[in-house]
Order: sequence, then structure tokens, then C-alpha cells
Amino acid sequence: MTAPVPPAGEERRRDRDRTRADILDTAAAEFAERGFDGARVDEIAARTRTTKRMIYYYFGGKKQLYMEVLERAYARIRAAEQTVSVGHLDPLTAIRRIAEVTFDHHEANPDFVRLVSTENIHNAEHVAEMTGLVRVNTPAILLLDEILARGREQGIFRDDIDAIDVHMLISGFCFFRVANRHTFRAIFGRDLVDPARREHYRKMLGDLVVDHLTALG
Amino acid sequence: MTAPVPPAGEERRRDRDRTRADILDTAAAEFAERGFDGARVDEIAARTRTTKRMIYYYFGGKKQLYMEVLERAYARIRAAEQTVSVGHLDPLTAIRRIAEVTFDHHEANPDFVRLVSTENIHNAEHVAEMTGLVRVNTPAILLLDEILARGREQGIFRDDIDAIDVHMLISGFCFFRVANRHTFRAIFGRDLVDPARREHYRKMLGDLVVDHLTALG
Amino acid sequence: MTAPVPPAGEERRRDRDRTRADILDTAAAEFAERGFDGARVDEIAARTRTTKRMIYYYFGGKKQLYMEVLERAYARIRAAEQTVSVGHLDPLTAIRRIAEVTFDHHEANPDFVRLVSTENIHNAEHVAEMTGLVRVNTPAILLLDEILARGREQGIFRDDIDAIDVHMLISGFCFFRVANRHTFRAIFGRDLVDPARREHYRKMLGDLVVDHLTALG
Amino acid sequence: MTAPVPPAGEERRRDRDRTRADILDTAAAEFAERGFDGARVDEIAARTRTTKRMIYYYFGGKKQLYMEVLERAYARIRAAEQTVSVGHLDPLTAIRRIAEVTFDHHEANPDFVRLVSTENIHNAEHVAEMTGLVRVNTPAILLLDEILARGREQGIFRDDIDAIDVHMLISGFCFFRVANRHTFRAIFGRDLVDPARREHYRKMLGDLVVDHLTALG
DNA sequence: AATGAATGAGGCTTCATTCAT
DNA sequence: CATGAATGAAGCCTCATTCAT
Repeated sequence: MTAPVPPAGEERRRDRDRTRADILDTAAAEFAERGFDGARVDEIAARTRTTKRMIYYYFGGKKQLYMEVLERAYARIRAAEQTVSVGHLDPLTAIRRIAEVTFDHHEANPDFVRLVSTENIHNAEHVAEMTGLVRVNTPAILLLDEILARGREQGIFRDDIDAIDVHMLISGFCFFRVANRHTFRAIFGRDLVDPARREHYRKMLGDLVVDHLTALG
Repeated sequence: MTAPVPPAGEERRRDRDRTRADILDTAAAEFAERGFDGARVDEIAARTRTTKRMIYYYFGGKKQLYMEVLERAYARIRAAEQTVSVGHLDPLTAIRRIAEVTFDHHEANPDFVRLVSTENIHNAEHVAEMTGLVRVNTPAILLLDEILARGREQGIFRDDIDAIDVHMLISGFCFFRVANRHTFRAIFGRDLVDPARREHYRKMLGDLVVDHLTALG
Repeated sequence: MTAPVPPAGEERRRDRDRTRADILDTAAAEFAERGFDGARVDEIAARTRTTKRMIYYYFGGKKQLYMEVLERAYARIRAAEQTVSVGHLDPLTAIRRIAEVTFDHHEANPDFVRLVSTENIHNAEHVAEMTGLVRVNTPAILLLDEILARGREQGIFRDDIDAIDVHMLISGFCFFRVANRHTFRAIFGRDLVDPARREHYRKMLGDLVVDHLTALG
Repeated sequence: MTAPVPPAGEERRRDRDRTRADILDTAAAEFAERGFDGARVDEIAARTRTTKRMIYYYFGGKKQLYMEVLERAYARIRAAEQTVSVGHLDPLTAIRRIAEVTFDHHEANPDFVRLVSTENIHNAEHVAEMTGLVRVNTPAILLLDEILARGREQGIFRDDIDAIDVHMLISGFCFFRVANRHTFRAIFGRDLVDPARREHYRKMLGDLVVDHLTALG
């Protein structure tokens, strides 16, 4: 009875979503590559399957496009964090695991790092407008909080460092290594992202955090 | 009534230097505030005692002006580092002192931090062209190197971390705290540069470095 | 529970008419508010129960929509004029009555005034295409003509002023008061449409016409 | 001793002024022809000796250009009015003279009329921003005021009509005749600006004002 | 009869830079 | 040594309209 009529609506929606995603991917690359002001809407359009007009049709403008790119980038890093389950690990191992995941994600997503750098040059004015980012990011803190609490209960962690401090320490290390890679290399002659040194820095970060947390304070 | 005959050559040179310095100061603020692409030559000129034409006259263009700004910013931070004399201090105290000086300089010079962020968005292409920067920056590494060597001799420092790693660790911490202040605050609700938390982070950095260097590795 | 079977044809037609009327009302407001070039098809659609696509479906385009709006506006003002019956009045009273009706209609329909202003900026090119407008407007002149004739017969009206001149005089007064209200107020500080001055101007117009028509010429 | 050096500065200024005037003239024509929203910056530029860029250099933007056009148009009509000296004329003749001057100026400057129509479509928002227009326009009222006062003293003018009312009456007549010329012609078949009818309307206006002012009220 | 998605053409504006003296 | 005037190229965005079902 029900003829296999092409599900026009759905197919269109899929097209629409694909086009949007295409634009978002391209825009993410362009914004990461050149920053907000350096990025060109024409260039994004040219690297896309569609036309410049579609950017305005789907996103409204350069700024809104940038904001969706940024929001998606944050969502992804937090999603990656959520995949690690550390509930069953002892505090030391758990904290090391989190450091490693963060390290890996920054390394794998230099564009995310560059977007965040760009956003800070703009004083986080766009992020400030994104209600929802707080919600998306708090799980990361809650997780650390729980691990730190367990560590303190066991008497192995100092107690003058809170979850946000640990997050800053880990993120700062990972972020700087990727974000400042270029000036660092130009000035000190060392490529912080050289694969040959990857394990060294990955371990260094874990040690660093553990050494500090387990020190006497 | 009788005006003193102007000692033409010298006074002109002084004028020239003053104008250049005026432009450089203004440009530093503008580039730090908005990044390279966001900065406007017109805006720099407007905030200056002179005219836009002079920027081209003295510097050649936006890019060259930016490069001089950047070069001066690096020279200043390294000069600050050179003022500390740690030769007479024991390795632990010396390394703590260096961390503090770096911490203080980043805090006091957020514009430097923003310029370096901007430069990294541009893949350090300008810094790469600045041949003198390596020379200006190596003393910082040499100093650390000497301290680390002393510490290792005394058997109190681990030996799998070199001077550049320590520099990265210290700079990364100080840099992130200032550079990512805005997104961090928007997302986690904590102002990393809040004066009330200044001592906490300053001590945290020192502990961090020392805890790690003195751990067993 | 049992929905009444829709009398398809008629109901559809009614739907159609309602949608058309909805669009026309909204478009009238938008064109009056912003002029032809300032009006936005998107905006009209947004203020409507239907979608932009329907505007093209029912009217063909912006220009045709504008023309229907204009035609309807003219039809309405002339219809209002037809409601007054002055055949039984003496010429003086009749002419005063017509002046008042015109005055009232302009005051009550500033949108009509603005549409006509807009149309004149376009050199009445649309009105010129509207073949029916002449027919719809001649009764107004014929009416005046008849009154003037009676007045002249009675020896109370001068004879160097014809019906079209009187119409121009009355319309001009009423039109200017509404159309140029804004510049007049900005420049001379007087709101010509202030309710407190309404009777003054309404009487002034009647006097004006009568004084002139009954003068010796 | 003083060589006839070309007065560079002055010459340049003259060039500048000529270019500005060229743009203003062209813009006045374009804005009058098509209204604010219908006018095209590109079109103005094309009809000019210079380029589109110069419009932004000299005026800042479309809106500012429009405002300067409008301001100049008002200044000109008031300047024309100031050229008539009516102090020595008896009130009746004086008021007739003013009506004629106004009539002539509207006829000679249809662009002024169209600009004012356009401005009213925009609710006089630009005129409202022009401080100074009030000052430029009040002399016209003061002049009328003085004539009306003299007429009343002599017992020949009614006293329920003030200077602003008279100005409205005269302007309204002149303005409508030019502004609504096109719709009027399309609908009633009469060209109000036909030279053959010029004297008729010019006299009609004078009579109208005088008949009304000298009526018993 | 009705509609959501798409779009080519053109709009206004801004930028770093150079010209001409 | 210094400068006011000028500008080509490119930027972001909006418009009325049509496509494809």
C-alpha cells in the first residue's frame, strides 16, 4: 500500500546538514589558519562545495559562523574527555590518564588550539556570548574534583590545589606546546611537537602533575 | 627673543627617535589588542602624534612595523631576565627565582603575551625572519643550563629534563595564565589573573618546577 | 469527532482571498513605511501568516504587489468620497463638506499619503500602467464640477477656477499637512497633525476654499 | 625675491572643493531621482569625475552624503527667499511677493521637492539630526511674521492665522504642484507644471492667500 | 495549489598603500 | 625631511527571485 515514495523531506534535510557540515569544516580550518580577522569569507566559500551565499543563508554571517565553529570545537574536546572512564582507577593513575587524554587531544587538534588562541585575542567575547559552554565544560572539572577528593582521602594528594588549578596546569602545558610551537622553534630551535619528543613530553606532563600533587605542599 | 640656533642634526635625530618610539608604542598596543589582521594602520596613526604617512615613511608598511614591535617586545623581556643575578644562589633557589621573574614579567606585560599569541597564529613567520632573536634569547637558556648543571652535580636534580624543557614548563605556565585568561574565565568562572590568587599561582609554579626537578624521575 | 467535509472549492477560494488580503495589508504597511525601494519582500513575508513564496505565487513579484497595494489604496479613498452625498446641499456647504471629507480621509490614512509620495518619486510609472485608476477617480472631479456649476449659476463662485483646480487645492492642503509633517516639525517645530490643531486646520481649509471661490477673481 | 611659486595648498583645496561639489551635484540628482534607498552609490560615482572611493573619502558614506545634499538644498531655498526685500512693500504686495518667490523656487527646483518628499518617507530622521536647519529656516518665518503684524495693524488681515500657517499654505500649494505632478497627471490628465498653466497657478496662489488673509475670518 | 531550499547579482564599505608636492 | 590627498583592490553582506518537488 505504502509506495516507496522518496522521503523528500528527509533527504533534503540530509543535504542541508551535509552542506552545513561542509561549510563548518572548511571554516574551522580557515579560522584556525588565519584567525578571525585574517579569515576570508570568500576563501571559505571557495574551499566549499557551495557558494558564499550559502554561508549567509545557513549561518547569517562571518561572526555567527565563527561562533558555531568554536562551539563545535569545544564540544568535541569535552566529548573526548568523557570517553575516558577513570572511576575504577586509583587517583594517581586516573590523573595521569586525564593528563594523557588532554595531551593527545591537543596534539591531535591543533586547530582547536589555534581557535582558542584567536578567541583570546578577542577577549573571549564570542565565548562569553555562548551560554551553554559552561555546561559543556563543567564535567571536566567535576571529574577532576572527584579524583582529587579520593586522593586526598587516601592521604596521597596535597590539598592546596583544586580541580580548576589542576585543569589549568594540564591544559596550559598541552596548550602551550601546540600553540607556541612556532615561536618556540624559531627562537630556541626546538620543535615541541616533534614526534621524536612526543613520549618525553607526554611522560613529563604526567610526572609533573603527580610530582606536584604528591609533594608535601 | 633670540631663539637658540637649533643644533640641526642632533635635534632632528632626536625628533625622529621620539616619533618612531611614539609610533612603536601605539602600534604595540594596537597589535596586542587586535592581532595583526585586526589592527588598523589608520587607528595606529590616529592614536599617534604624527600621521599615517609617517608610518610608511619610517617603517615601510604594516608588516615591518609589526616586526619592529615584536622584536622590541622580545628584547625587553630578555633584558628583564638578564637583570636577575642568580649565580650566587643555590640551584633550587635560583630556579625558583627565575620562575618568579618570568611569572612577574608575563603578568606585567600582557601585551607581550598577546603579541606572541598573534605571532603564533601566523606560524611565527615574522619571528623566523628576525635573525637577531635567537641571539637575544639564548642567554635565558644558558642561564638555566648552568643552574641545572649545578643541581645535577649536587645530585638534587633529575637529569632527564634539559634547560629548554624547564624554560618551556615555566613559560607555558606563565603564558597560559595570561593568554587564555579570557576563555578560562568565561568557561570555568575563574579569573587566573585575579590579584587575590596571584601569590597562590606564583608559589604553585615554583613548587611545581622544584617538585618535578627534584623527584626521582 | 467527525470533521465536516470541507466544501473544497469555496473554502479554498476563501482561504486564497484571506491570504491575499493578509499579504496586501502587510505590504501596504511596509511600502508606506519604507517606500518601494526601502520595503523588503522578506520583511513583508515575515509579518504575514504565509511565506515569501506565496507572495510570488499570488502576485508575481514585488512590483506587482506594490501595484495592487496602490490600486487598492486609491479605490478606498474614492469609495470614501462617494459615500458623501452633497447633491442636496447648497454649493458653499457642499464644497466645504468635500473639503472636510478629504481632510478627514488624509488624516485617517497617512499610509495612503505615503504611498502616493512614494509613487511620485517613481514618476507615477506604476499608476500610469494602472488603466482603471482614471475611471475610479473621475467621479470626484465630476462631483466638484457639478457643485461649481451650481455656484456659478447662483453668481456666488468665480469662474476662473475649475474642478480640477479646486481638487488640487484641497488635496494639496490635506496632503502636505500629512506628507510633510515630519520635515515641517523638525524645521519649524510645529506638528501639523497635532490633534489640538486639527479643528483649526480643518476650518482653515474650508475658509480658504470658500474665500477664494467667492472672491471677485 | 619671492618667486611666483604655485600656491600649491590653495590649488589643492580648490581641486578638493571642486571634486566635492561635483559629487554633491551628482548625488543630489541621483537621490532626487530615485530616493535614498533607490539611489546607488555606484551610479553616483559613475556619473562623477572621480571614483566611488572618493565618496567615502569625502563624505564617509551614503547617508552622510545624502545629508549634505539635503542640507545644501535647504540652504539654497532659504537663500533665495532672503534675496527678496519686502520691507518697503505694503503687506498685501509683500505677501504676494513671497508667494511668488516660493512658487518660482519650487518650480525651478523640482529636485529639492523630491528630496524633501524622500526625507519625509524617512520620517525626517536625517533632518532631525541636522542641527542648524532650524536656524537656517527661521528667517522665513520671521519675515512672514513681520508682514502679518503690519497687516493686522492696518486692520486688513485676519488674526487667526499665524506666520507658520501662512508658510504651510504657500509651501503646501507649491510643493504639491511639483511633488504630486506625476500621479495627478496620470489620474486627472492635467500636468500641473505645464508652462501654459504657470501664470494661472502663480496668480491663483497669490489670490488664495490674499483672499483668505483679508476675509473676515 | 503550495512550499522549503537555494541563489546570482549587486549593494555598501574598508583596507593598506602610493602620489605629488 | 615631511605631508595632505588620493586610490585600486578587496571585504562582508543583502536583495528579489527561482528551483525542485
